[in-house]
Amino acid sequence: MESGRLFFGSACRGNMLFLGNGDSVYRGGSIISMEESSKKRPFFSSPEELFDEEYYDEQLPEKKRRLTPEQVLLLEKSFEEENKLEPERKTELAKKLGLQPRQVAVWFQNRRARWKTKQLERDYDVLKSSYDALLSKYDSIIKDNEKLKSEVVALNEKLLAKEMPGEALPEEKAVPLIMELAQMSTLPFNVKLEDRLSSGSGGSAVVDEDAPQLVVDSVNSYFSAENFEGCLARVDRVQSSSSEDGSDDGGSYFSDVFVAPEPEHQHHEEGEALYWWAWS
DNA sequence: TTGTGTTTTATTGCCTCC
DNA sequence: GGAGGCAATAAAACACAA
Repeated sequence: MESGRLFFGSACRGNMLFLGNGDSVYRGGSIISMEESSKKRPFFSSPEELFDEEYYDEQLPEKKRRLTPEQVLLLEKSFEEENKLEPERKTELAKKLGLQPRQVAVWFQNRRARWKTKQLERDYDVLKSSYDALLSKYDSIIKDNEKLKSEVVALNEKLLAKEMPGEALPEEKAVPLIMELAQMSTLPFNVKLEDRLSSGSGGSAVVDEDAPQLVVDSVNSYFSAENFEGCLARVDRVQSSSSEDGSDDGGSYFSDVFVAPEPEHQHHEEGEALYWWAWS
């Protein structure tokens, strides 16, 4: 058991027995009469009353005594400075407040516990909002992905129906066709790819401003350079607001175009992610 | 007035550190 | 082994709705 405990008399757990002769009770370092102690101080008194030591001393409950606002204020200040209590500071505070050092120590202990609880609540709030933001971002990426997938499927169907009904399309014919269809499409792939491809890096990308467009983080999104290694073109950024020069503070449209060195073309899916390959 | 929920003060037991 | 910290808990003090 911790030494220096039982300031208020021996106690069975949760049942305090106060030192005294029956007519008096130990209170914050002094003995008062039961008669006096039976007068109760209302919790919310006027500030004058609350800070009036004399008034407070006369309104003593027989058992636990609440600290005065003055005492609490000083303790709070001290806690703000340092939430641990060195023996010296404890004694000093106790003297200043007219409390037992043990009471000061207990107050700090309980205060630390309250602080910890509040901190946990704050941490929870931060984590939760972070989680919610991530979840919403994730949902939107999933939706975009689904949209892109269905667009690819639609394009493939058109391709096959147009060129070779009932047959697979040779790759050398598929590429120009996909480009053509992409231009006709109203979905996010409606980019004039040849603008980029024919003029090299200096060419200007053209975006259909009326069409629904996607915004993809070119750095953090799935659509990163690694995933587009060997690609003919990467749709780096498409957005709903029109942009004259194809660039804004968030980056430029199609700023990264990968010219494919590979001699083939394919449409390739891996898990939830969609790859778009084109071989020349 | 009374029942109930919350806050505050304090104890107990265990653990760690020196 | 003593001192101090912490978690769990008790119980008084208090707020508040019915």
